[in-house]
Amino acid sequence: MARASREQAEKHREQIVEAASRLFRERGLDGVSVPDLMGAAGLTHGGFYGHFSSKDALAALACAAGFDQFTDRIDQSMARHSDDAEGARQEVLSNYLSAAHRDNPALGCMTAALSIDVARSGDDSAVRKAYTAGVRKTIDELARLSPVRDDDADAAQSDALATMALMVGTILMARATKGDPLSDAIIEAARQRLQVAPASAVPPDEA
Amino acid sequence: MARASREQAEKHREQIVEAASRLFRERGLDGVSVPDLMGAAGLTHGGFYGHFSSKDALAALACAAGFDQFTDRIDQSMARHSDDAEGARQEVLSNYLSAAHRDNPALGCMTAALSIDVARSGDDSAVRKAYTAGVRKTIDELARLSPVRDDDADAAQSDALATMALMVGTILMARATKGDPLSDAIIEAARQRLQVAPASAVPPDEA
DNA sequence: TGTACATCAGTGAACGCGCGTTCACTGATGTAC
DNA sequence: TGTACATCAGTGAACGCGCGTTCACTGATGTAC
Repeated sequence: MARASREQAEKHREQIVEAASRLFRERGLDGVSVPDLMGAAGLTHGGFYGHFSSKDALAALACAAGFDQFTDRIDQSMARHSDDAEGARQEVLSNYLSAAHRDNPALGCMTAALSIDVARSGDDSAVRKAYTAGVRKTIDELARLSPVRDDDADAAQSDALATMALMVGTILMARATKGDPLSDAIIEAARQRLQVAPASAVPPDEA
Repeated sequence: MARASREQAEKHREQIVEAASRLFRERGLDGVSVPDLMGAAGLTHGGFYGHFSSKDALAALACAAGFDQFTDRIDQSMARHSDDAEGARQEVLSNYLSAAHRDNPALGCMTAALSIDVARSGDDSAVRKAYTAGVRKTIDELARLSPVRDDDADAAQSDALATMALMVGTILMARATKGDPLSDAIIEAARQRLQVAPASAVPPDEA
């Protein structure tokens, strides 16, 4: 394959970003090489810099894509429960605080997947900017699900921040202790704390 | 320096574990090289395998040491407030949920520093075992600070698990968004949620 | 206590390896006529 | 529509680099007499 059509090249670019979004969540920013990323679209590594200016630039695109995927899913839950804020909240939290989400980082929460990698990256790296924007967007979505009264936006935001920190910490600790009884216990404790029905009493969406 | 005395060699070993505990928290398991670790004790890299069987073996020792440091600090707080469980709880949480802790990972919580690295490490890596043991130990300490009634050990354990997940998630998100107003907001929201006095109204210990 | 020698903590060069990035090249795609 | 040629998406070898680990060696420490 010496030259692909423009349409085909654009498709390749999308495939790379898509795969990067999954692979980075699964293995971290340093756990995926440029050959890995290109290979996921059936290409060889040399063409990478025709699509992206650097690995960090792709990481930022992949990070943004992952956050979009996640907030889209929240939107879908909200649409499905248009007159029932508590039902939407239950669905979102129940999907998040689950063994399925723990066991599938590739399609899961970007914040849980990359927070440490981003914390260790440079102060003005592209991926850091994308991450911060994504967290802000996610917080705004969660605030709309917040059970605190709608007339107090600050309280809803504060509630969403603390709730998200608990969600993220739960998944991270559950992943790191996977295989030990502690792992399930952490998820169950978080569900209790957030008043989500135990186990999978709510019909599960994917992850 | 061709050969050090046994006493000196033991001191070197301790220095390496000590430094590893700090460096791994600061930069992650893959962010510190064997030359870095030996250099921290004033040595060259070649002698590493005279002290440890592998980098993973050292990571496990360093991880355990970091957890011990952390639970010791909780013990000290409890001793200082021997008749005042709520005072001890306030001190521990206030130190944890702080800008100082966010900005000093090297001396901070091992769980927050290594959870993603451990989640990505092999199922039976030495560092994973040390991590899980450390989390269990930390949970037990936190359960003793729990405000839930003492006659219900399960409730105290569940409370400690959810509280720790919130603490860990808060520090991770605050670190990843450092430099953005969100970072301080996350810490403040977690303090509110856990009913810890805002800012540093409680006299701060180090980190 | 003094001497001879074995031990072994630490050195530094070397190993094979994979990384991110560059670049000369290929040949189908896209375009000008 | 057909031909000639410029463009450029993708290839694969090569770059310099740092990694974890190994190993022959050095020479002070520790020990046996």
